[in-house]
Amino acid sequence: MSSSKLLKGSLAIIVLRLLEEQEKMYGYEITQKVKELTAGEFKITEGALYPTLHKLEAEGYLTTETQLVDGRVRKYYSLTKEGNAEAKAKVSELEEFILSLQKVLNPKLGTL
Amino acid sequence: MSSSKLLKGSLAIIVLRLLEEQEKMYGYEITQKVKELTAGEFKITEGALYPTLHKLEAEGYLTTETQLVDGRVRKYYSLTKEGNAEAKAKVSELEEFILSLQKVLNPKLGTL
DNA sequence: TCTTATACATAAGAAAATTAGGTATACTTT
DNA sequence: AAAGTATACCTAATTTTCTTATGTATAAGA
Repeated sequence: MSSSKLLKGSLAIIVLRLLEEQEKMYGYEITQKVKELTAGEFKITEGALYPTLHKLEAEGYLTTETQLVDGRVRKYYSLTKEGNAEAKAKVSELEEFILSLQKVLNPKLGTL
Repeated sequence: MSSSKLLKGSLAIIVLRLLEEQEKMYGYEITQKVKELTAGEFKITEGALYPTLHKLEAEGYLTTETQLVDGRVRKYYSLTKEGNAEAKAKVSELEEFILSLQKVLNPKLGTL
């Protein structure tokens, strides 16, 4: 992921989150969706995305289904049952993390 | 940093941010301050903190000053002029990053 | 005396990214 | 027709940043 090498484990969480919204997505589609949602601020690099997808699949959170569309291969990913649970868990973990981070970045605001 | 291995380059930014608020801080103090601000959610590990401080110093963003307090050595860090600029830059970069991230995590909210 | 807190530090390893490369098809532009 | 861009997958080397483990040392509390 681009946008100046911030976050670490957030790419996997982003993938899980997108697949919560949309039943099936393929790799390239994910890169485009993220670019669109962030108005070009996040550019998911393939070197980061594909290993992440493979890892999530190996962990049992995603299943794949290959289709041939317009002469090109597409590998669609979907959440498994465990993937669904993992998505919920990881997303709220990240949201809590962001809240804590904001407490450090803006201590004046306190618990707000 | 603990709290489930999220963020990547955020530790350096946290350090810079804290030193914007407080003129001088030493390593151990930083770990305690972060723990306090996040109600124990972030635990800065020494293995992450000290190399980060040394790197920021090597990059010219921090200067040090050693004091002996109660028979123990303390190494105080302060922002240089460049460190001050870097702090501002990195903090807003991180804030923008968080905004983008939230757009992905919660696409329904749009630009809000 | 032993444990905890304070205070610094480094080194080995793991995790996750970047960068760079590779293959291949379809569409658009020159 | 050729060349470039978009689509679509993939891996490998390297870098960055973290965790975990370890080491040194003093002060305070049980």
